[in-house]
Amino acid sequence: MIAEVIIGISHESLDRVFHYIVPKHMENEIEIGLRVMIPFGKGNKKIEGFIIGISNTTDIDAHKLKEIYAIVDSFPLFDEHLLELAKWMKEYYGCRMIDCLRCIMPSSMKIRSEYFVRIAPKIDNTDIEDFKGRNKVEEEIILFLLNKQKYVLLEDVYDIFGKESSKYIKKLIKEGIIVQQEKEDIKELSYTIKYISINKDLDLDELEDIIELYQSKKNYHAQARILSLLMINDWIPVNELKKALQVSNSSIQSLVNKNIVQIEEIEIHRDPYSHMDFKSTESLLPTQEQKNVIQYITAKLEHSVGASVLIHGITGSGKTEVYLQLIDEVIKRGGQSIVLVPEISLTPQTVERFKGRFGDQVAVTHSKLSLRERYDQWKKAKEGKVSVMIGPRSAVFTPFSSLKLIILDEEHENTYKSEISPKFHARDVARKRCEMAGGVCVTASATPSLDSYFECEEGKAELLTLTHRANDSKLPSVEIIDMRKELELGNRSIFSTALQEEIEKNLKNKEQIILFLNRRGFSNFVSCRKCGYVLKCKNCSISYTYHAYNHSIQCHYCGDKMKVPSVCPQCGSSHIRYFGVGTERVESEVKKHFPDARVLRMDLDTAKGKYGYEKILDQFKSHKADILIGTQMIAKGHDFPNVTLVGILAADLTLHLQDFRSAERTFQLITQVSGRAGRGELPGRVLVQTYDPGHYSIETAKEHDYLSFYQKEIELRKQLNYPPFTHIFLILITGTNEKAVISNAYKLMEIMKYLNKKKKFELFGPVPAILSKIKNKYRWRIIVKCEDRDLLMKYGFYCINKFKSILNNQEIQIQTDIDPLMMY
DNA sequence: AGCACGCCGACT
DNA sequence: GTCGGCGTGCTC
Repeated sequence: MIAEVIIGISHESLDRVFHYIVPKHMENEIEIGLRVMIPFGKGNKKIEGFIIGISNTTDIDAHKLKEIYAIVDSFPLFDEHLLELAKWMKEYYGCRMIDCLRCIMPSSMKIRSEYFVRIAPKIDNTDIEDFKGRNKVEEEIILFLLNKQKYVLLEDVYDIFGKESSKYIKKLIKEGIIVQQEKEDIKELSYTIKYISINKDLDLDELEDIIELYQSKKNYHAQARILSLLMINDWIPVNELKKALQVSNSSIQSLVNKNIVQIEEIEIHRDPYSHMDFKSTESLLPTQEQKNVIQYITAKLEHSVGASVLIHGITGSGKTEVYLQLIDEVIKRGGQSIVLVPEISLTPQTVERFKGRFGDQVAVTHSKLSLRERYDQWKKAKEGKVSVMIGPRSAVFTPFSSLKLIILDEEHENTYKSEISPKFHARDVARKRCEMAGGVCVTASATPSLDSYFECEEGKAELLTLTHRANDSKLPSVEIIDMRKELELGNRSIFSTALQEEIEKNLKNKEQIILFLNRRGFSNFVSCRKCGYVLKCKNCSISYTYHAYNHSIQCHYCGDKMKVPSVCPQCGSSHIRYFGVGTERVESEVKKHFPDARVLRMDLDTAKGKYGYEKILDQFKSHKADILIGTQMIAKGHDFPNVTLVGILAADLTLHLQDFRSAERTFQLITQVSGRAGRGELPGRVLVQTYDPGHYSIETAKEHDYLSFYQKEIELRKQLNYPPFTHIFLILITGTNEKAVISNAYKLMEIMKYLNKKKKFELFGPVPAILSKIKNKYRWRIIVKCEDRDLLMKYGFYCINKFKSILNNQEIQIQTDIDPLMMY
């Protein structure tokens, strides 16, 4: 019997099937999705692999074949259906199979082999002289380990001497100066807790006698205390008992040996939300519009055809209620549903609504859960113990066996596209998965992405609309404020006169306010007044952002931090000033202008920690603050009924990025942020401050007119031949040597031009990426456009492979992104 | 990725 | 003449 195995190493040249002999004793156990340990390469190194097929024959020479060492887990990590999805992703995104497999299995599944090294015991300080005259790095490593005199984690050595030191370490191991030990750290998968309890055969009197006896004996006090505690509690986790009573293992063990207590291991599935109470909620009476949508999609569920539906529902139109009732229909039919949400809106409030309606039927994953917790949720889904999974994009791979519905909320969000390989878009994968499983894929947004809306026009998906707010509250009135005029009138503050007045009014009426600015920090660049020098991060091509709270400047890309220099590094003058505005600055301005207002700020800096932003949102929701200042984060589907005023401080920030989607993003942002106003009974007002009041994205957002925006924007995309009328293949060439990056980018372009004689493809570049340097790596990009996605991919990868075969340059790395959302 | 094989420079 | 540098090619 032969197993088809994918090797657990992500490398181009290993991106294919390897065949292994299944030993006789494994033949009954082997199946698709199992993880195995296999010998690989000349040294038969033990590595992990994944079974993706089983057969009886193979074309490979018999003498090359090796046997599988062992099966790692007691159950498969994926089934045939998800395997099919992974295969599709490999083709569709042009990435490696192993990366796709890692997507479809639980994220905790990775064997980490830990290596430890130490100086050979025979060597001591008297030998130091012998190592003089060696390679400098070797000498330093020897000295380092000589000082330690114990096993050190190899990773720690790399942290100090760099990964390049590995060749020296290997050499030293060969010479016997260093010895190495390997510890295979296979993650324990079944999570068990050891519980201790009193032997049921003993009756109470007997037990009391024993305790009394032990209390009187000199060395038995610990055992007596254990038994007293167990008298009150039926069973206690062993580690809690040890902590509570400060007793050692030996006292417990001796009680076990005497058969007075027993220890049982119980496998548990932890529920991260178990400590919370969820009020059960009844379904609301849907509006006529909601009813229509629900009925329409329910009819689709009946036919199980892999339909795709886009719901365009204005902010506050009660999309969540639609989801809840659809899920209810699916549960009634014995099916399962996945709800995808942008990570940021996975707050307890969201979870609450689902948990309240469906109780234990709901599982939730998100990045703040531990690997263990996420694994538990995965297992619950796998075993069919839940019917609904809520999570971010990775939840699209939830191993449900009778999946009927995937809902993608806020489908325009960029977080649905993965930034690492495979650079998949959860929308594409969700559609494909529904197509394969015969389920229905429902995407929804108040501001659908142009791509999705266009697909509806093309007939690839169906469009349903919700045009009324569920509680009949009105959409907020939006006013545009021309900041150029403010400047002419001598108002140099970050608040226009109108906004100041409105804030006053709201504070007086005890209604809440949201101020939105899409930039954190205090000011976004620091520069010298005298010579104009702008302080830039030395690793990235980004100007430093000034943070007032610790008087430092920070790079928002690599996180580099430093104190503000007192003199200009270029001309030595002391006229260093801060320009541009960030949320921190807004906060301090608000405090200056409205000293009595209670202010909260929510951005990456304040929303740190496990429940960082939830805390802030909770405080604001319970009206412990009057004004919430925030970035992107506050734009997502939160519901604050008492907010009646939203101020967008600089609507242009997203408008002038060098990206063809910047108008789309601006429209979405204004609409979404505006949607936070007037969700309760009181009407909402929105003030949009901008230096470009005539721009169509701002004007149409003012009128809440998605359709006009869409028509205008789609016309532009058509003229310029941008998506959705074409596909983009983006190539990013990176490396630490700037010259090598540039020259290789040009060489690649040469090849691409040469192979494009028929002019089927539009080629752009090479040019420096928008972020031309990140973490000391220079970045240049090439863009290829073509209407035919398949052809485009074939061409793109063919050119890259050709380039690599002619010029295999180790100094540069090539990354690709098909249908990118960001232009890099 | 990681390892062995193989071909050229500075040393005993 | 040899030790060891890293270029090249292969891994079921």
